[in-house]
Amino acid sequence: MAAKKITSVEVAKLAGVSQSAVSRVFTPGASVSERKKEKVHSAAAKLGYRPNVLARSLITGRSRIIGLVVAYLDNYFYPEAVELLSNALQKKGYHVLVFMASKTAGNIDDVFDEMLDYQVDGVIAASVAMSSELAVRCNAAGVPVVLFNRAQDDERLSAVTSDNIDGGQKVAKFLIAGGHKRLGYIAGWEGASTQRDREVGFIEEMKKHGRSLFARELGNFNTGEARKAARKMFTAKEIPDAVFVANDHMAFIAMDVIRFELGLKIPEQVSVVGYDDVPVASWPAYDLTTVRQAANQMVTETVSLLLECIEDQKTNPRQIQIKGPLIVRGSAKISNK
Amino acid sequence: MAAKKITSVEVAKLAGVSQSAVSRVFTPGASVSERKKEKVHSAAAKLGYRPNVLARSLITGRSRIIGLVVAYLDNYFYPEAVELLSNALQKKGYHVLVFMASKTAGNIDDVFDEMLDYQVDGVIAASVAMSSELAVRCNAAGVPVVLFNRAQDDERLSAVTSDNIDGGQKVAKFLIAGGHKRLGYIAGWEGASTQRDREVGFIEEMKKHGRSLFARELGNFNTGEARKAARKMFTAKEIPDAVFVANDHMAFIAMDVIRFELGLKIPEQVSVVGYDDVPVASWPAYDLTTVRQAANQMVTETVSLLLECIEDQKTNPRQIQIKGPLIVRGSAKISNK
DNA sequence: TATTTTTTTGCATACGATTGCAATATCTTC
DNA sequence: GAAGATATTGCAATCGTATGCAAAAAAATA
Repeated sequence: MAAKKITSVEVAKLAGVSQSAVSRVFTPGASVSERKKEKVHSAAAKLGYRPNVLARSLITGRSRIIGLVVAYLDNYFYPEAVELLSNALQKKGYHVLVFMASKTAGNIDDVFDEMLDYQVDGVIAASVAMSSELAVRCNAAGVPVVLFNRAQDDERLSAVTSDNIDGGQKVAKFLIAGGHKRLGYIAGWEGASTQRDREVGFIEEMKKHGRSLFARELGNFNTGEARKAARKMFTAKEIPDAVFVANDHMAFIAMDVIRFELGLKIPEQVSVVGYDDVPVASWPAYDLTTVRQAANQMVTETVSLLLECIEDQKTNPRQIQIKGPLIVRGSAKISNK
Repeated sequence: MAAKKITSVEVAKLAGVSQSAVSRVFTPGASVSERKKEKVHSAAAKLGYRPNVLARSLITGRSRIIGLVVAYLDNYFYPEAVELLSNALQKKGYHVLVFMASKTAGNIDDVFDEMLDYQVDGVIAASVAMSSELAVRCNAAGVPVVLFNRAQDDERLSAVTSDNIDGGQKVAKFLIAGGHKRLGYIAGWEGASTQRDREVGFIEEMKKHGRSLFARELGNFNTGEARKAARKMFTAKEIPDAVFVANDHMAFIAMDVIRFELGLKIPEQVSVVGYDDVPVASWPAYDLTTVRQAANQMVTETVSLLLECIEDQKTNPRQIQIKGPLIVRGSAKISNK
């Protein structure tokens, strides 16, 4: 039942070579003759031998494990990102060890310590709340980090985000061109750079057109608070005729409030624009106009940046921003008349 | 920059004790005097020492790593499950290493081999396609496996699912009680036990009431095929007045086709019932009547079963089924008149 | 063929922990 | 205070692999 573990020593014995020879056969770039290589390979195949990654990591100092810190998966941008990240790393011979950073599961220190316990080669932080502090500590410990979808002002931290300022600007431009007069904004968690930049871009672009924000509420990237924010904004005496919501998840909630609780028509009475372009945004029930975050491109950049840092420890940190298009759908009207 | 790694030897030196003493302090249940324990702890704290999990695993034979095999995350039941699983295991001192089993990323053998390379202590398979074959191979290798949301007829494999037959029956009972006359079914991938059992329960219960299936299409748990299936079913000469869709994800797609492509009213002309109760199901835009899978309960059972198997290798495999309630919402009418 | 250069090979050690065993220290008990 | 029982401690081996080094083999050169 409990299959015996095959080690390189046994393979060596069967192949009639030394243990080091076996090791070399499985180490790319080591010096072994063709003949030995074949003998070892066939012996290994016969016994079903594969090198023990953990034992190897002990001596090489690399575990080929990447710590992925995630906070909450109810934003549907993350599942997709996790899938793509894991796949991309898998192709490079790395694997993803998941660390949940929920409020319940302890604080940053615990997560950080646990990651180091596993000797992770690098860290990808997609967690809203703790990315900055975590990144600082990882840096201090010499473990490369890339922030995913989360930036810091600190130039020493690598980060991959969409170009959130640009995205915010596109939304403002689009809504103004559509003839909207009273623009509202439902904000995400204010500690997040994504939130801040989206809002900055949105407001700056409005200013260029001599406009200012008509209403603003705080949704905190959170289902319950977003619902309250939408209710407050759209039960006021005068309501916006367009609202930009800081991510799709909250935009869906806002749409539900606007249409089903308050009986307003989208887009006739209110236009709604989101950010992320998660799959649900394209479903007809929402048909949400939104700024696309190119998850696959973000993932590609994240992985290549991280691996570069791992393989060459003196790689300089970089901040990468990826522009995404505004995807125009039915939740916002295009022309006023 | 690259912080030096602290080992137990250095702690021992600082504390003025032997290296084994340090090890014992960090090994629960080992024999150490109070005085030494304190000395070691303070030395360890001063140096920031933590035991290397990988080195430990080499000698103990346990890595405290659980392999999680997932196929596709576009069914929103999985992100939630992954989050809960990871959290629950984290609490028990284990961590989750993710293995994507997408079509692109190679076949079962690759995934299986890679998992063994990392010396995983156990495996949770939530992948539709490969769970059975994978489970057989893990069993042969002596690595405990629990299938999550996926059962096999093979009694030797542990599995945790919702009680899908019961769920199917509940749906039939509910739709019949609601006065529906022409019941349709959109099936999931037929290799999946979840699909099979939901259909079996649904049809058996209908038979008890002297009814039979009015229409059936195959959606394969897949966005594109589900859309086609819905179109076909609801553009026929005579259409069902109620449809049970094998999971929520496909149910949403069916609803979109029914309402927005074909202009039919839900629930007045067609009632729709799904399975899973993912968060989106409760959103007013869908307001989907569905059978709840108690993800947290399923996760609890999965984790405790798996850990039991790991800690006591001669634990017998079990199949656990968890009943879930039918959550009645607005997508299905309750009474015919 | 003899010599030099290059490639292959095995030996032995190291990585950072755990653990059986024997030695030592501490505690009981008389 | 001595003898026996018990609790601590350190030594040394071990887990499975990688790798520097020197010896051996093969290839290249003269």
